Amino acid sequence: MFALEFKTMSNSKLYKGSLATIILKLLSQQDKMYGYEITQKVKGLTKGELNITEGALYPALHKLEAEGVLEVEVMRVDNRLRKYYKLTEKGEEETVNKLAELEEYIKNMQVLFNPKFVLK
Amino acid sequence: MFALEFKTMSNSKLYKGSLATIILKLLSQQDKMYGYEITQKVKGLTKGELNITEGALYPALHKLEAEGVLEVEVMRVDNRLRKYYKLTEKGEEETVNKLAELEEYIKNMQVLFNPKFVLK
DNA sequence: AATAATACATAAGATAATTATATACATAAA
DNA sequence: TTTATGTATATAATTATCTTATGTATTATT
Repeated sequence: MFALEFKTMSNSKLYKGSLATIILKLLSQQDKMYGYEITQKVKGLTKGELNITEGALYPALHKLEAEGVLEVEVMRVDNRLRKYYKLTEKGEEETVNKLAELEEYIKNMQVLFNPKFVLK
Repeated sequence: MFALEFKTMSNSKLYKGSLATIILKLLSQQDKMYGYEITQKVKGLTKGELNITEGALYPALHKLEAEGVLEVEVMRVDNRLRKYYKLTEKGEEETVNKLAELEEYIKNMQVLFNPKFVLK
């Protein structure tokens, strides 16, 4: 009767810089992945709370590739195109940096938000 | 002899959306603060690791004021201008939202980065 | 007298998201 | 069989938020 739309709310916003870090981390534990696979993986792990949009993902992948952080291997599966991305050597170093940065950020947020917390 | 420059590295970048959250949180535990005071507080707590730039801070404060989240009280101290900001009622609600958002974000990052971690 | 610290402000530029739109093939449902 | 959904990539337009640079003005320090 009434066509109600139940949009899955939530969809917490990405914080700046997070996306590249997420991509690198996933690729550091999975050898190679393609774009769509990454969106599904993130969606699955966060129970739908975090949805990577294509408008963010593909430009990010292209940029990381241009920087020499990722390398791409194009494949045709079921007559459909797939671009598998994997970390280069430089990408592995970059992953370490990005993870350290994120950790530092979270630590800083903790001291700011938890008065008892002390930076170490 | 040689004039070496020791720039304090670090200065971890702000993640998008963090600044408003930081401002609100600080004001929720301090009643009222002025801009410069906020920058010094953040710098102090994070031991210089996080530096809020004025170019980010003042526009953010003005925006929060325009949204009715903060209210301002101008004072003159030592013949110098000071603008004290404090949370409005709406601002207190907004603080709760922002903090929940941040917590959700961190939780999502944990499931993504720590395979053992489970969303709850 | 010059520099640093305090205190505000804004403009220009960079970056990285969102939203919207597009193509194309495969599969499931009406 | 046509339509909608899922798989898979891409880009343009817009918005948001940051950095960097610059500016004003007073007070404190060297």
